[in-house]
Parts: sequence; C-alpha cells; structure tokens
Amino acid sequence: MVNSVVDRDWKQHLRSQGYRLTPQRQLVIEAVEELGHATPDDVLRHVRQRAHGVNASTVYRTLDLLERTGLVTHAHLGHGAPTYHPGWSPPHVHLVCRHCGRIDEVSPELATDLVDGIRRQKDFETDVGHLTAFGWCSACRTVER
Amino acid sequence: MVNSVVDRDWKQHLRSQGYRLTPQRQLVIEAVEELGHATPDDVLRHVRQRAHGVNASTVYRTLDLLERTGLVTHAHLGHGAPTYHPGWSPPHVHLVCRHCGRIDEVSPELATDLVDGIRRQKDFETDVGHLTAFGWCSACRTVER
DNA sequence: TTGATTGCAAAGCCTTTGCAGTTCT
DNA sequence: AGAACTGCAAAGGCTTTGCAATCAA
Repeated sequence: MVNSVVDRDWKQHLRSQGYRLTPQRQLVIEAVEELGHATPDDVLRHVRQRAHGVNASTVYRTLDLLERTGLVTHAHLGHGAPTYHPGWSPPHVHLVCRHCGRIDEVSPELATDLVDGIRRQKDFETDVGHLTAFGWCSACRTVER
Repeated sequence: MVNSVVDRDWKQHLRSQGYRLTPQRQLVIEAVEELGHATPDDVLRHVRQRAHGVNASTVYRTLDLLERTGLVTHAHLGHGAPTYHPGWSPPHVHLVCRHCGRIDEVSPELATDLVDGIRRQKDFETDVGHLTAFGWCSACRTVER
C-alpha cells in the first residue's frame, strides 16, 4: 500500500522545502496513507487515536501544507468536506454513490476520450485525478428504485 | 434561453404537487433561469435587486423545494457553494478552471465511453449531468505556467 | 537561539432550524 | 379557516485566523 520510495523520502522532501518535521505532521501523513479517502475530520479522529491533544487547526494547516508540497491531494466528492489521498497514489476517477455514499475508483484511462474531446472542443486541460462521477452503485440500484 | 413549455407549466407543476405559488418562488426560479450557474448567494443577490426583504433561508428552502420537484438541479463545482441550473436545461458536463474559476460546459456525449466503461467495470450508473472536470482553461494556461 | 509550528479561542462562511406571524387557496 | 410559507434570529457544521507559547533544527 505504501510506496517505499516516497515513504523513505517524504521527511527529506519536507525538509528540502524548508519545512520542519513534527510529530503532528508525521501522524497526519500516516493517517492519509492508511485511510485512503479521508476528510480532515477523519484524519483528526485517526490521529487522536494515537496521540492526544492534536488540534483540528493543525490538521487543516498540515493537509494544506502537504498538498502544497505534493505529498497529498484532495478531491471534492459532494456537498461535504473534501477528501485527501496520498499524492503518489496513481490518479484515478472517483465514483460517488448518491445513495450509500460509498466511494470507488476506476482507471483514468477510461476517460481518455472525454479528456481528448474536452481539449479539442474547449482547449481545456482536464486534471484526470479530480474527475468525479456521481451516480448509483449496483448494490443501491438493486435495493431501491 | 427559456424553455417555453416549462415556462408555461411550472406554476401548474408546483400546484399539482401541492405547493404554493409565491412571489419569492417566482423570483428564485427567474434568477436560476437568468443566471445560469448560480450559487444560493448569487440567487439571493439577484432576487434582492428586484424585491426587498427576501430572506436567505427562503432562498435555500426554495432551491431545495424546486430541486425536489425537478425544476432545478444542482452540481458541486469545487470547494464552495453548489451551483443551480434550470432542471430542464439539457444535461452537460461541467468544466471548472482551477485558476480563474470560470465554468464551461460540454456535451455529455463526449463522456459516453467513460460512462460505459464505468458501467462495465463497476456496474455503476453515472449521472452524466453531474460529471465535473477540474482543470485549466486555455486563457489561464497561456498566461501562467 | 530563532524562526517555524502548534494549541487555543474566536471568528467566518455557508446552511439549517424553530417559531411566530403572514399569506395563498 | 387552515395549511403552506416567510422572516427572523439562533444554532450548526466546517474551516480559517490571530496570537502567545512551544519546539525542531
């Protein structure tokens, strides 16, 4: 699950950009790695299971910083809070079920035609890793409607 | 810009579902029609240019009701507030520029392969009208980076 | 040592809710 | 008349900010 190269290097990665390595930052990075698609609140709760007294604003500031340095990315998956993933996880298209809220992923290759078409028609460069499809998963479709 | 059939019928549409026709609702519908991609706040400001004393909570409640009855739809286009469009406007894929925030649209036909692929791989039914692509528009790409 | 970082508390958006008064039908 | 609807004010999520204390390097 963990990319070993990045795992070895992220401390250095932060330092090389002039940032410090704090226990809080370490915990936040670990949380993002382990949780997969985590909201700031998910991260906060996860971090607090391992260390006491970590503050919400620290989590927000840290996620922000990690994103600026490329260690994490976020996507907007609906009304609520954004979700964060490790920055080195391969880009993927998100699938969000309208009914159960479950999040799934597919390869961005499926979106090749769409991305090309958008570029041709609008000269717009799509960030495939932030493409989000809302809809209904198979489980929810068989239960209701 | 306005679909005449719906325009003629939306009053009846509301009444038939047991809802009332109020000046506020009329103003909100008009605002959504005229604004295109409007946040609740956009709608509120537009409405207040025409009538005084309209309250924010009324706008929220009205947008909610209009959405439940199918007269408007909303999409999540980033961190901020959702944006509302007329429910009868043809579904479209949204393009959101990361830099200038401008919103554009393309035909959902471009997403046919993606939608099919998602259905095949995950048995997931995509709501094409809520497909959002984040990226960079041509204007912003030529200016910076 | 010293500038980056944190915790805390307060404030800021955006949105929802309860309620009493108003209005549509 | 009676139910639907509105305005108002308060509260609720999520996030940001200012500041003094703390800590990594």
